[in-house]
Amino acid sequence: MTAAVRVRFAPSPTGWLHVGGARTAYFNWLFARQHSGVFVLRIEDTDLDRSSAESERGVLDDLRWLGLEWDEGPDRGGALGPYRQSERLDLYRRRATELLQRGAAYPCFCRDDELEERRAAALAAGRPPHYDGRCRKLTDAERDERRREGRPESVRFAAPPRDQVLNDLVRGEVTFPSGMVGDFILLRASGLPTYNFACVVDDSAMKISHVIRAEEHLSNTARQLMLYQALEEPAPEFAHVALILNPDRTKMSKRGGEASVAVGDWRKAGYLPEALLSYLALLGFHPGDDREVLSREELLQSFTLDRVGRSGSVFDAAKLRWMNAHYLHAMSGADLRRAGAAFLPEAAGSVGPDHLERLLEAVRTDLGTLADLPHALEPFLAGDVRFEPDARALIDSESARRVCATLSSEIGPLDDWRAEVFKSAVQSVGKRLGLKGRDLYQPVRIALTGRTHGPELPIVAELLGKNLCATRLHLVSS
RNA sequence: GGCGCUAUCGUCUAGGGGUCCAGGACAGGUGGUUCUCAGCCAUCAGACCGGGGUUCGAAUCCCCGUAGCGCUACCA
Repeated sequence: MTAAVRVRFAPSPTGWLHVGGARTAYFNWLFARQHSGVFVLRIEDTDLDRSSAESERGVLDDLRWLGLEWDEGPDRGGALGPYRQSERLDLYRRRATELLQRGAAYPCFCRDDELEERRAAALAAGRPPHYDGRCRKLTDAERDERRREGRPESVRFAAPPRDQVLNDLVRGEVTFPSGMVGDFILLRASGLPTYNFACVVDDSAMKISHVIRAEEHLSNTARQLMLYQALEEPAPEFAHVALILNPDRTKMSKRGGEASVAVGDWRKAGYLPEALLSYLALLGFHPGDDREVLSREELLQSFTLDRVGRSGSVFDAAKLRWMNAHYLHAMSGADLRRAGAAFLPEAAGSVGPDHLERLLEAVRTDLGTLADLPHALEPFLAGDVRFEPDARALIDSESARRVCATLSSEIGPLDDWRAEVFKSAVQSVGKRLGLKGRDLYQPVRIALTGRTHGPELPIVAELLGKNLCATRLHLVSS
């Protein structure tokens, strides 16, 4: 039988959740759910300077907002915790000691400035800027001497001269020639582990079966493979997903792109979590048919790692917006009211929930994001209406006055109108006034909405029936 | 510099030797929806990085270039 599937998402809390991270988390989540596996959330906070509790909260918040629940994590525990690397320091120390005793690692006493200098020299001489290994062959006496000198002491891995072959689930067989990696640090002088070491120790301690992560870690995998061997632990399967790119095709970051990299920014801008996730999933994954939008349920059906692309993808904010609008346009009034609660204008509170929901359904096709709500709703809520210049001019026109005056006088009997009835009524008004086409409809639209465009006719008819637009019409016709 | 990964319309991508004078989506153009914006519908335009092979036949396989990116940290 195949071993239990356990995957993890391992963000470092050094900022907010990146859209690339969100996609990685989503792929992991999908994979876990598909295989009835466990989705672990692990916080990689070994870089004390850059990590913060606030960032961790932010990342967790964003993940929750996206609806990517994890089964084990810092906030909910689990059998193989703790799930914060800063709380697992003993474990790293223990594993490092093991390696030290076995001769697979050695203490290193080189100082930062010395390393920097030698690295620069190596580069200048056209050699790989790897550690030169000078502390590797130190005798015990020499080590003690350096300790007496008070030099910083770190633990360095003695990289074996062996090729590493990775069978990546998305990229296929990848070979890393020996000599590509130098002896790298396992434990810093501060006692804190470095990424590659902590990652391997944790992934094996947490019994991770599949590591699904971004491609930037592909080369790191060579180091990690060595570590698994040295630690005598089985290596998990790996799947490296291509990066999300700026328009200039560099790795997506704050600099270099106009689109935001932070999930929280999209949230604040009125994007729906399901829209963001749908967009992100199809950035790199293709279902194999012509579907262009896949819900979480559909993805659960069709997602597979072998249909994840190998080349990077440029993040296209326009398409995300389209995706968001696509979801918005299909939402029920009730769902819109819930999702858009934070964006609703104050005046929406005075309308009553049922009515508000109908209004929301009426204007939903006007929405690109939830942030468009106030503007879309404005004409239907009490208060001043600001007419756009074009609208103003039309309202002031003679034909507008005539149409509106006539319609306004007929508001009473409009009670049960539906769309078709409304249309024919407007037409009959037009006929009576000798107006048609643009001359007729433009004034009507503007009268009803205060803008040069408005909601769908059906709801307008309903609203007219409720006299909701009476004031507006009156305002215009008087 | 070294190593690795990648390379189809502006963007996301389909394509895994012939069914491809390359399909879909976003963005763009045009038209329709009794006017306009949005929406919706229709429609147009738009690509196989270059060069060599292999093959009767290559976007698809191989090699070499080139380009981009990633890693090469006591960042992750």
